[in-house]
This record gives sequence, structure tokens and C-alpha cells, in this order.
Amino acid sequence: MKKWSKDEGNCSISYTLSVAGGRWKWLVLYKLFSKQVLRYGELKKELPSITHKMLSQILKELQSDQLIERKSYNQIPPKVEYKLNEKGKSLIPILKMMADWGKENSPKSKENF
Amino acid sequence: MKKWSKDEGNCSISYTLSVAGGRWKWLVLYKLFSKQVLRYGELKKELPSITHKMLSQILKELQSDQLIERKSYNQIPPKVEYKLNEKGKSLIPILKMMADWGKENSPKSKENF
DNA sequence: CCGTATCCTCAGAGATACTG
DNA sequence: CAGTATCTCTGAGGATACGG
Repeated sequence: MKKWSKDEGNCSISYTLSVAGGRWKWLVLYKLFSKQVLRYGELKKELPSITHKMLSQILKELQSDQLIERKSYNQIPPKVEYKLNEKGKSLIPILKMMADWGKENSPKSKENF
Repeated sequence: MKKWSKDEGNCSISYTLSVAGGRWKWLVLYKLFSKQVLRYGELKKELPSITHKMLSQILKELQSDQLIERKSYNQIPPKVEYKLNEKGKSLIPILKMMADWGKENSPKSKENF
């Protein structure tokens, strides 16, 4: 199977996973949600262990699935900004819940506050 | 990197993704949520393209992360049931939202019904 | 600065067979 | 029925270099 099946188990959650699943997408979406708008390099800094190739690939996929918007300024040196568009913003409640759940359940978080 | 970093981007969503991320876990959790309780074989039937090996591996991980409960009946032939435990149930709102979002946004869903 | 192209590795996933 | 044990292999992901 190349891509995640969009209807594995004949189940509506599958489409969601097909566009936002994988190792990085939720994380990228979450960063774009919490920072509102980020340049390519800033995003890269936020995610230390993502590689150049992965990040640009992820961003391209998120664009083609209509979750984010890319704004390119025609200048030297180049400047490109990414942000959630409407469809992407509709994922925010999920992102928030995932973050809250992580805060609640992460072993170490119990101590930190 | 072997496992998903639990704090990539220093972000609470990472823990959530570390226990429920990957290709199958959300799907398995969703099945256990919607069917309440499932035997191993039933789960396998629900997810046609998961392999034997993957399913048992996923189930083991979900157990060790305390999301699901395994109940084994000592009989021949064996019978084993899986269901969400408390921690797993706390993910239900997220699962629901993912399913709803999928229903709303899946391209084909517009036509089919 | 923001990407793309290329090459390569390794772990995730498949197939199959075996066991309690 | 519900798993483990191997062995294999593919493709996602990493490293690096180049291009606009």
C-alpha cells in the first residue's frame, strides 16, 4: 500500500488520517496554529529533527490537501510564509484537544507545574 | 530516531502523538470505541489491510501505554477481548472529532449520500 | 533564504510458518 | 483462536549537494 488507505475499515476517521496522519503533519499544523504564521526557516527551527526534505514535502502535501496557505514574497533573499487556511483552521479543535490530552497524560507533566 | 520523539518541538502534542501516532493506532482505538469491545479476530476483520504481526504489535503497545485493556478467557480455543480503559476513553472526544471532520471534508462524502 | 535532486540506509511492514 | 518467530524487502525518511 503506497498511501494510507482513505477508507481502511470503511471509516470516516480514515480520511482525516490520510490528510493529517503520518509522523509530522499534526505537529506542523499545531505549530502553524500556535504561532499563526511562520516562515519556512522558523518552522524548521521549531522542529529540530525534521529534515529539510521532509519539511518541504510535508508542506507541499498540506498545501495540496488545502490545509495551509503559502505566501511567497518576491524578493531576494526569498521570504515565504505559511499559515492555516479555512480548512486547516477547522482542525484546530482537534489540535487543541491533542495538546490538552498530552499535557494531562504526559508522565513528566505532572511535576512541571 | 527509533521512536517518535516525545517532545519534538517542545510541545505537548508530541506526547499524544507518541502514544497514538503512527499508521494504525487511531484507527484501532476508533474501532474499539465504536464497537465497545472486540476480539482479536474481529478487530482483524475490521481492518482488512493490517497484518497479523502489525495488529498484535499495535495492541501490545497500546496496552503498555495504558490505553486499552486485554481480557483473556482461559479456554480452548482461546478468546481474548480488547476494550478501551479509562485513559483510552479520554481520547474519545478526539476520535469523535476526527471522524466528524473526516465526514465533513472527505471529497466523496459529498456525493454518496 | 527557500527550496529540489540524488543517492542511500534502515526500520516498518509483509509473508509465512509455527505454537499453546 | 490468538498470538510469536523469522526472514525478507520496500519505500519513507535522512544526508548532502546544487539551484533560483
